[in-house]
Amino acid sequence: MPIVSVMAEDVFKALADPTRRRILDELAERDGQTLFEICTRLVTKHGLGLSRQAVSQHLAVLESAGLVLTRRQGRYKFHDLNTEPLEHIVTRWLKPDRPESTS
Amino acid sequence: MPIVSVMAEDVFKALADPTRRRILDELAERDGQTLFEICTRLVTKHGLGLSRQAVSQHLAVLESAGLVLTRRQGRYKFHDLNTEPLEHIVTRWLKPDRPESTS
DNA sequence: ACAATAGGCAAGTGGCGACTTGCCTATCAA
DNA sequence: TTGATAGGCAAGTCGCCACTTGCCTATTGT
Repeated sequence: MPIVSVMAEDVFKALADPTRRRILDELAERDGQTLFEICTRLVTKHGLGLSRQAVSQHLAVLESAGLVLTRRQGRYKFHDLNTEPLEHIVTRWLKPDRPESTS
Repeated sequence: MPIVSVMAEDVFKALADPTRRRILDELAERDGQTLFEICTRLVTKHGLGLSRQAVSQHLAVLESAGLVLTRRQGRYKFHDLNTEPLEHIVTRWLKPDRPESTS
């Protein structure tokens, strides 16, 4: 398990929003994008009309859920997808043993 | 795929609520429970204070998401867990091929 | 230094979702 | 038939969440 134990609550809430899932799709397709890159790609490719701050807040939610890792470099902040939290949340109901109810 | 194609949107939204995840835990532990059984178990075992209608509405959300299947028998309505929708939603980011963005 | 770029912070707004309340229908036992 | 049990329907309340708006800091190029 990771050092900062991310609650399953945060992961599920992060995945609840369709825009955040789009962002994960974008990062799955191309890792290491900046905020502005993600922003323009969401608008052009997916036709979503949202501001830069909206995407920034979505990224903050994804980061606190452990689904996105960030690395600063100068004035740029690159975002990487981290699928590790995804592998634990669903197996909770798929395998019949240990109903330990994490959240 | 199921006949009534359940949107991934519904599955994610259904999983966003902690009470609904508790209900899935309950059904994973014992299938075929009625509304009142689930209600009393949530109150006694998990200490949740919620009304019968609240649980009923949660079950409706889970059912429309395809995560819970129901069968009527007289005045009873039994609820069964269906993990089938869970197996598709996460693999969307786990495997790198086909970023077809279902929702 | 100055402007442009990349990003952050914080208050405010609107809408949706969780929950309650009240009443209604249906099935079963006496 | 009467009462009890199991569940459904609909309106209303309240809080949270997504999004905007405005302003601020930091880094880079000229």
